[in-house]
Amino acid sequence: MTLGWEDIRADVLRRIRSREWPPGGLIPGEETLAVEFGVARATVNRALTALAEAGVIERKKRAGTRVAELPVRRARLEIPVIRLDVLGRGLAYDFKLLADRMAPAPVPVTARLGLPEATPMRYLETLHLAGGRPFVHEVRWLNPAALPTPTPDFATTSANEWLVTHVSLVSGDIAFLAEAASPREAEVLGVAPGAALLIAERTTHGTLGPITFVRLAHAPGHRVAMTF
Amino acid sequence: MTLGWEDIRADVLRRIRSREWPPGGLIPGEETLAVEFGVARATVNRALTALAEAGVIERKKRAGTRVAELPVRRARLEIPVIRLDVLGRGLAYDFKLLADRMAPAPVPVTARLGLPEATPMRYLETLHLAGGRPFVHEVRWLNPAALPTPTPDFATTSANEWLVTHVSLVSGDIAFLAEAASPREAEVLGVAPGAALLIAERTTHGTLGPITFVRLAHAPGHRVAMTF
DNA sequence: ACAGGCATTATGTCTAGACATATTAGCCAA
DNA sequence: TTGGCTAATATGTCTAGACATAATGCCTGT
Repeated sequence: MTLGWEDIRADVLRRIRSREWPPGGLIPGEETLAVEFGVARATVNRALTALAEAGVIERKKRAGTRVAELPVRRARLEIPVIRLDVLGRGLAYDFKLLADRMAPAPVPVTARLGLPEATPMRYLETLHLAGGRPFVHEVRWLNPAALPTPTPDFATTSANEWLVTHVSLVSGDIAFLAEAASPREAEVLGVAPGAALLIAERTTHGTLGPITFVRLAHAPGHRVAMTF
Repeated sequence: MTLGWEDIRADVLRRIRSREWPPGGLIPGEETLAVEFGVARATVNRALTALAEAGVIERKKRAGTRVAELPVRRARLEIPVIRLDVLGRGLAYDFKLLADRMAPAPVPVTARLGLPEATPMRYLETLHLAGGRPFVHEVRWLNPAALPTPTPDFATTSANEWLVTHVSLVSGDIAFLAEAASPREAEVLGVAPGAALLIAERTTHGTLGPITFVRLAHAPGHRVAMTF
């Protein structure tokens, strides 16, 4: 019965939960634990590294390892490709490209991307359909300067899917908020104006600079679910 | 100039982005890469393990490592403790306990937690305040059977903070959605009935069974932000 | 043609030892 | 007291080699 790193992780976690090692307290060093468990230090290191990534402990060289004061609960969201999201619900997917033109980007967009005001950007407006019914209304501003050429015809390939496979996405952020449906959104999604919509706003940056700003307005009833 | 595992990870990622190794394609085995980079196989393994965790590649024993078809973008949400969230915005935090009683839980709650219908649970209703203004309206159902005794006085300690430090939280899920404010929510949050509210619903399970169901109704304008 | 079993192979994990690096505590001098 | 240097120390990473495990695909017998 030899222990693996997952056993070590489980046992350390158990001792933390049981308050044998209280929040904020130091836990024994890797060498000590290695002897205690009868494994190599590298194995203990693997276990503690995993716990640190999970936010349960905090590790610093020389200072040792201590139990996190308020164990931050992290949830992971796998940002779905809308087409696969729809197909995963057992519905037929389709989309309509409502607009595709160059236009000076409005201030909220340029500000978030860190671009000069009124930078000319490519404006894409798309309605995603699930089973023939409106699913998500997407408004996207693309920075042509940060894209490899040539860009494809977004009437056949969705911009999102082309981006994830062709552009080096380095970092970004996503925010969820609730807003009353604007007249335009109400019309396109087929809901009453003022209906509560779940909005996702996403900005993405790549190696060549800011890439895109997307605003997704979801049809009523949509839930974004994450597990932890 | 000896290479570390992060260098290997970066170079492998570069080759994937450049389509030298296309989506769905097999990449060379660890042994091969180790020779090519002039490092030990364990170092290559460390790099590839990290890329697999990030969703860029998929690894299977015997079958080898292949580039993910659609690189899933994962965002991490650090679920905030409301008090710290408020303080982090530079506002004074306070809360009012609006209700604390035992009651048979409604069906949507018991169903989500996997408990029998109308299980008696502890019902807590809390209004969180930021700078004196309503911030979040919290409705919580607690399963007393899954809690260590004694439970503290939730009028002084927030249930959320007591739970994260005293209960073995094993797993859970969180969902975001948008809903029109109910009359009760409108009254408590001081907004117009029907206003669009961002709702977070969370269920948590522990070693002793289902623990809690929480519904958070955020004041208008609230954003839940995540980075990736 | 087909099912079952087995050898092959790539990844997963572990060991023991080594060196690298960050950080702290203590010491000494201004 | 304060500032800065230094030595000690815990974690971070790497190596070379070994065995474990899970799939694959071939091989064989029916």
